[in-house]
Amino acid sequence: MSPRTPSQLEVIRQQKIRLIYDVALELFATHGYASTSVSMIARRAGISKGLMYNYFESKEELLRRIVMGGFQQFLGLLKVENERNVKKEEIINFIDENIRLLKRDYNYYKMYFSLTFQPEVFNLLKEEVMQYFMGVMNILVSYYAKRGVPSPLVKARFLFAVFDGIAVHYISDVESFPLDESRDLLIELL
Amino acid sequence: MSPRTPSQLEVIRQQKIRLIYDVALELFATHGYASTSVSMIARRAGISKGLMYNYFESKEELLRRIVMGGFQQFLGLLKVENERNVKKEEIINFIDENIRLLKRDYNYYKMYFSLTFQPEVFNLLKEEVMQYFMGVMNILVSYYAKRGVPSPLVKARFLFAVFDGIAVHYISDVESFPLDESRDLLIELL
Amino acid sequence: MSPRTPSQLEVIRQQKIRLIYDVALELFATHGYASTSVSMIARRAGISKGLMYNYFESKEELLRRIVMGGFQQFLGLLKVENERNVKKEEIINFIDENIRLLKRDYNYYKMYFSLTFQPEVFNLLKEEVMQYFMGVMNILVSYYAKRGVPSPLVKARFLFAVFDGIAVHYISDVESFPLDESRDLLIELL
Amino acid sequence: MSPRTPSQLEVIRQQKIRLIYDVALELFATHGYASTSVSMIARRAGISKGLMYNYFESKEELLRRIVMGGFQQFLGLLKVENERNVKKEEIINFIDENIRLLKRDYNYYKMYFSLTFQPEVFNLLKEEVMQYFMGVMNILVSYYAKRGVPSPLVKARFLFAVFDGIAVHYISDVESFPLDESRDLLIELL
DNA sequence: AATGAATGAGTCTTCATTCAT
DNA sequence: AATGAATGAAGACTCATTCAT
Repeated sequence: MSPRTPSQLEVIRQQKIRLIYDVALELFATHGYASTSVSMIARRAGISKGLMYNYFESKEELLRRIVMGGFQQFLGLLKVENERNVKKEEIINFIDENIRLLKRDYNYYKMYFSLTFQPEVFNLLKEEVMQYFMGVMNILVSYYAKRGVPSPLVKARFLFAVFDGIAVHYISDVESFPLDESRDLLIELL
Repeated sequence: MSPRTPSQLEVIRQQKIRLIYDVALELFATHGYASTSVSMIARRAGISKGLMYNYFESKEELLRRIVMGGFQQFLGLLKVENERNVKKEEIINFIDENIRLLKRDYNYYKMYFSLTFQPEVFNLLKEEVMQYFMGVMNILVSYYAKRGVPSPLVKARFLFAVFDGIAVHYISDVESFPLDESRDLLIELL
Repeated sequence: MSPRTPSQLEVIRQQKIRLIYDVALELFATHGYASTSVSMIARRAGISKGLMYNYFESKEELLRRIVMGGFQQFLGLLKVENERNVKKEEIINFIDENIRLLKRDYNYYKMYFSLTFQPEVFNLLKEEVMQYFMGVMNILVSYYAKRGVPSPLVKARFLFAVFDGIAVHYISDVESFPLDESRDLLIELL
Repeated sequence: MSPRTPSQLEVIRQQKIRLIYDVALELFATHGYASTSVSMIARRAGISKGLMYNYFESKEELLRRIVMGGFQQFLGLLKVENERNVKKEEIINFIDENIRLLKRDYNYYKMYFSLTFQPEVFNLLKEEVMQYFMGVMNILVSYYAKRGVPSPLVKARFLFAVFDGIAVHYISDVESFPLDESRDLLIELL
């Protein structure tokens, strides 16, 4: 019998990668990175430990790929029409997109916040996080500066913190946290 | 040297317990619970691993005692004169006390938040967390209800989330997060 | 394309076997048998791991075949015209042939000596090694006995040891070991 | 009960270190470094795997300590009264001391030679080996130069190779290799 | 003839915990 | 009260080998 074609193999590989990726994301989110063993990931994915290493160089690389993969989405949200003149609708839209991702990629947020508090691991991601952080700050500061707010930087950091507070409370209690209402209250703060 | 009296021994015991407690808190905060080994704690405290087990049943119990110990302080902040008629000054005072603890017990907060994202560990504390959470909510809901706010529960949860957002951003960037200004903006939201 | 004829297939087979054989020899020599993985061999040979198992039953069999293959050459050097009357020229010729092989099949020697010090692996080859060893000894002992040397066996073993000493130092430092001069000094010892 | 005194502990530690050291040396010598697992060492030493790591940072450090420990002896043999005027007796004495060590520390030699052929591992020791090699060469070259030998360097390298050849054949066949007679033949070469 | 995804036993290493002293 | 040697289960990772295609 002839070997599988390259495209067949590629399909198999992508499926497996996706599978491992999803399982790992969920486990990292619920148990934390350090407390999630490669064995757990393999068991939950229904594969052998060895196979994970066919697709990911190490547990750490798996984490990095997951975090970076998710980050792309967030970086994508940062676009504004004119950096010098950020419109309120753009901010609102940015918030709403974030809320949408928060609902959809609930696990990703959970994992992301949990990493925030594990300095050793977090250092792996520092650069990207900084990039995103600066992107958000630029937009917000520009927005408040244009409107003559006395301390645009303070206001910007406050707003960012408020958003993350909402996110943290939401992912800690998805069932009953009033996310949409909180979003409205957040918009009022702009 | 004459043998020590029982009370002297008790003093020594308490000092050692405090020492272990402090060292462990700092390490849990900076490295995370899972990444802090008992050996590290013993080494940093200048004692043997065995001694730690004289005072604490296990690493997990050590964590539990640390978290619980810190919690007492927060529960102490919940007092209001009249539950039915919460005054604005009381809320402000409550916030300020929290800010004070946030500055002082920075490590505790850091550790606490990191646990928030590790359900297994967090479950150990669920009851106490719930108790505190309900206490805060009662006060805030009562406050807003009295003032005729349409959705006091929503407003209360929002406010709580905002506070935690500030806390999270502060402990992630103690150097430059504008904590006091954020406190003022928070007060304005009341 | 028309299907290949059986003999064409056989040529392909032989080429692949040779390829694997050569790559493996080099890797075994430079990294050691235990530290050379089948994956490395396959990658360097530009084939799949599976294919290697089409031609060689196992990594161990691959080693055995390599060692045995090389051995044939040495056994071929053992011929003398008359076992009872070994001439000096024949010994010199034998030494020179060995030197020639040492230069040419440098990797083989390197691998061979490294195996010498791993009894488990070496046991696989014991019989052949013994056969060669006895062949060399027979010739040398006969040579020295005929010349009335008091302890021909001792002299023979010494000479063999000297040759291997030269070989070992040569393969440990190909760049600067004075192989040809050492050969001359060795001849003087005869 | 009071804890063991520091000196009691030191005795325990030294015994265990010695035990692990000896077992590891023997196993490295007979199976090779790569093929000797930490489990094997622990099993043969009658201890747990974990304990090995109380005394040695890693398998590699264990190897390094063993090799370096043995090396001290060899470096100790290099002393000559006057580097400019090396006496024949000194060379003979040096050879005899080496022969003595070869007999006594048979395993060490075996391990040493096996490492010689595992480049990855050998690199760890390169510096020390070089130091020893240069020491030996200095003495031999000086010896031959003083005596007006045409190519003292060649003669020195040859002699060194001869000694190692004897060593290699001896450790490959302790039972019947004529070590003492070979020593005499070696002396004749001086 | 040829592929490489997949496995699982085995590797080195760490660490919470126990226990004799 | 105090020590640290000792354990063993578990962790991340590797690799010879198999097998469906």
